[in-house]
Amino acid sequence: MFIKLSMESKEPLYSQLVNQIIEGIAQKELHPGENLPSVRSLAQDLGINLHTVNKAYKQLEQNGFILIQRQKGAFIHPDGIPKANKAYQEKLTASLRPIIAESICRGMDEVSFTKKCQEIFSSFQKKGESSK
Amino acid sequence: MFIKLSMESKEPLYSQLVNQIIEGIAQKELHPGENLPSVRSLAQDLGINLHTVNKAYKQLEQNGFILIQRQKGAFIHPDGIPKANKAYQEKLTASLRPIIAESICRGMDEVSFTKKCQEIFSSFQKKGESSK
DNA sequence: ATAACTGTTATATACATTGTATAACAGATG
DNA sequence: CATCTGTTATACAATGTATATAACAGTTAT
Repeated sequence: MFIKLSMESKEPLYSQLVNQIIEGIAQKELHPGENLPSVRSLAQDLGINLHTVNKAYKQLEQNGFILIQRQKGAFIHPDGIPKANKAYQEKLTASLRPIIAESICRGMDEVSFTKKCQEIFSSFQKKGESSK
Repeated sequence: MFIKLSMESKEPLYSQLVNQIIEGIAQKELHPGENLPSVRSLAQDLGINLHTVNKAYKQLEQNGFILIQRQKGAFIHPDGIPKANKAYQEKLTASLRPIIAESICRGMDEVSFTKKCQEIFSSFQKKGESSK
């Protein structure tokens, strides 16, 4: 598995897990329908409690990233991740606002900020994903 | 004062305070050298505890946004906010990565993401701040 | 001087979040 | 039948958030 947790980070373990799985999907290392490790095995691999993994899975399920079936385990959502809707757009704006505010305070302009975003976007396209 | 706190939000009160003051600086409603309310008066205005305000002020001071003088109170940093340095760039990348990852999962591309950022940037330029 | 105002420090308390530890349950699969 | 799923239920400890009081130490205004 490609997941690495930091015990020193201020970010909660379950949240690190959520983000790394989302990043895995964005990287296309995880594909729709693909099976995820069971809560117990992933917990053991990472050396953490199964409830912590379960909490992360629950949150991923709630947001449509994965599908959990009672006795089969968890899968990346076979139908793909729900597309950006209005509610998500608002959540996105709310999370970007304070970040952009601080950037402005520190003298960054739209250009350099946009450039940084593009760098990060690029880092998620490892494979040859040429636009058609 | 322009600060409005939400008691229902999951974001901690001190964090809401920090972000709104940063946004106030970005909006240029708060200018370098300008005096902020005392911890006690702001706490009373907002109906919260003075320690909560103090915690926000401390965090703002730590990040160079304000200056606290022992018996005079708090001011927006007279020398301006410290410009984006390498450490900040890394912090910025770390905070943008999970946001952008989710955007990609939800089918947003660089163009629409950039557009959203520009919208937010624009919302911080209320006054006639034409670039020279 | 005195009173009123600063931030600061110190306790104490209450509550929620995070994370762990165990245990048991219920359904599916081998 | 044993084993593997997720699920649920407790209990516990540590930490973070927020409040409530109180006192201290300097500054400023009266």
